[in-house]
Amino acid sequence: MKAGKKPPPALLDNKLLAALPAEAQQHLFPHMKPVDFPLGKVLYESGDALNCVYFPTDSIVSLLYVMESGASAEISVVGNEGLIGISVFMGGESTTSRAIVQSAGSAFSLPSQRLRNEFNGFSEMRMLMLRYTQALITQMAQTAVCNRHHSIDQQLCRWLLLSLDRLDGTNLIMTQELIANMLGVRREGVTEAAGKLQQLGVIEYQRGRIQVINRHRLEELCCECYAVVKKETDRLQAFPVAA
Amino acid sequence: MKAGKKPPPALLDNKLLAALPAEAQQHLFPHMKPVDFPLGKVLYESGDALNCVYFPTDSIVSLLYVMESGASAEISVVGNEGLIGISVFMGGESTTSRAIVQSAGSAFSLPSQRLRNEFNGFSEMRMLMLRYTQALITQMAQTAVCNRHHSIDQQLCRWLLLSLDRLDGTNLIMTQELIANMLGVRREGVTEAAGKLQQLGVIEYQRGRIQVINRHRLEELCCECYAVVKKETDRLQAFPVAA
DNA sequence: GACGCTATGTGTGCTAGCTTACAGACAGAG
DNA sequence: CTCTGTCTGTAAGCTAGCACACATAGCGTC
Repeated sequence: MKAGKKPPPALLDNKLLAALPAEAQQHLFPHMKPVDFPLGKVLYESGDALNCVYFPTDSIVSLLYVMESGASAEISVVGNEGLIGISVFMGGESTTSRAIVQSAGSAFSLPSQRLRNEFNGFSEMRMLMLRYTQALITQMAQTAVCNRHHSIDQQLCRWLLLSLDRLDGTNLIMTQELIANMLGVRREGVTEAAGKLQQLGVIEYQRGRIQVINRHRLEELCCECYAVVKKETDRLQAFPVAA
Repeated sequence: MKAGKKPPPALLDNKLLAALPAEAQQHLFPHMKPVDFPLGKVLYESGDALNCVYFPTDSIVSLLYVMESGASAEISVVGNEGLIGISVFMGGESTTSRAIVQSAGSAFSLPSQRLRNEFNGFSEMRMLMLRYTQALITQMAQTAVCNRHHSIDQQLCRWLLLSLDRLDGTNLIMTQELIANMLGVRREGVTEAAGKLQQLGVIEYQRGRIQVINRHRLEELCCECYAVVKKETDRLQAFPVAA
C-alpha cells in the first residue's frame, strides 16, 4: 500500500514556516531539526514546561484534556498549518492539556528560546504566530459548541474533515477506539456513526484505516462547526503579513 | 436592597489595568472612558471589527457563540480580571463570537489603536495581555471538556463560581432563562438543578436574584473544571511582569 | 386590589448516548 | 495454518436531558 519511499519532509511544508518573512526564516531555519512522530507519542503532558516547539509537516497532533477519571476530550487539532507549543510565546510556559500524535508523520523542532527571541524582536513574526493562535482559539470555541449541541454522527464528520485538511491523501490511519478518545465518547458510538457513513458510501474502512470516498457528502452531513472554523482559519491566514 | 450609592468605578478595579507597568498606565489611562453596561447589552457581534476594547470593573461579559438555529453556548466569561476584544491585538480584528453583558455594571473603554500601539511597542504590556489570553484559552478548553462530560448540575455550579469570582458580593442578578442560554441547555434543566441546590441550602433565589449561601459546598458539588481554570488563571496572573 | 407580565415549577413522553456484555473477524506471529 | 491479540459489530437496559404543554407565583402598574 505504501507508494515507495516518501520524499523527505521540507521546512516549507509547514504553512506557518512558509509564511514567515525571509529574515525570520534565515534566523530560525538553521536551528530547526527534523523529528519523527509515531502514532500515540505524547509530546507534552499537562503542566510540562516546553523546551522546544514543533512545526508539523505531515503529522497531526491533538491537544487533549485528560480528566481525573481518565476520560478525555480533544480541545483542538494541529497540523501543517500551525505549531505545537503556543504557551512558549503566550507566556505561560505550560498548558493544562496533553499533546498527543494523532497521525504519524514528521515535524520540525525549534528550541523555545529561539522562538521567543524572534517573537519578541520581530513584529511580523509575532503577528503570524498570534493570528495562528486566534485560529486555534476559534477551533477550541467551536469544539465547545459542538460538544454541547451536536450528535456523534455530526462530530465524527467534523473530526474527519479537520483531519483530512491536514493530510495529503484521503486515507486516515486511525482506529475507532482512538477517535472515540478524541471525541470523548464511547467506542461503540463511533462504530455506529462510522457504520452509517459507510452505508451511505461516504467512507470505507477496515481495521484502523479509513478512506474518505465522498468528501462533499461528508461536508453536507457535518454540522456548521467545521465550516465556521475553516472559514475563520482561512481568513486569518489570508491577512497580509505586513499589516 | 441597594446599599445607598455605589462608589464610582476606578480604573484600578480592573486587575489587568492595575498590573500594567506605570509607564503603560500613563500612556493609556488618559484615553480611557468609563462606560455603563446594562444587562443584555451586546458589545459586539460575530464578525464585527472592534473600534475599542473594554476593561470591566464590576460588570461581567459572556462570550457566546450563536448557532444558525439560534441556540447558543457560552465560550468563556470575562470580568475585572481581563478585557473584551483580544482580537484587536491577536490580529484577527474580529471573532466568531458575540459579547453580551451577563451582569450589569461598569467598564472602561479604550480605542483599539491605542491598545495596539502599546501592545506592539512595549513587551511588558504585551506579556500581560498574552498571559491573560492564555488564561482565556484555558477557560475555553475547559468549557469544551465540561460540555462533553458533566451534568447540568455540575455545570451550574461551575457557572455560579465563575460569576461569583468576578463580583463583590454573593448576589447574582440573573434569571434561570439567561443561565440556560449561557450554558446552552433548556430553562427547565436549570430550574431543576437550581432547585436541588436550594434544597441543599447552598443557594437561595427569588425571581431573578440568586444568593449564594454556602460557597464551600458549591465548590464540592462542582466538577473539577472550575478548579482547573481557577488554578491556571491564578498561576498566569502571578508571574512577575518583568520576566 | 385586579390585571398582566415575567419567572419559576411540574409533568408526560421521547431519544441519544451511556454501561455492560459478548460475538465475530481480520492480521500478524510463530 | 493455527493462535492470539486487536479491532469491529450488536444487543438489552438505563438515564440525562430533550421537546412540548401547562400550572403557579412574584411583582409592578394602573
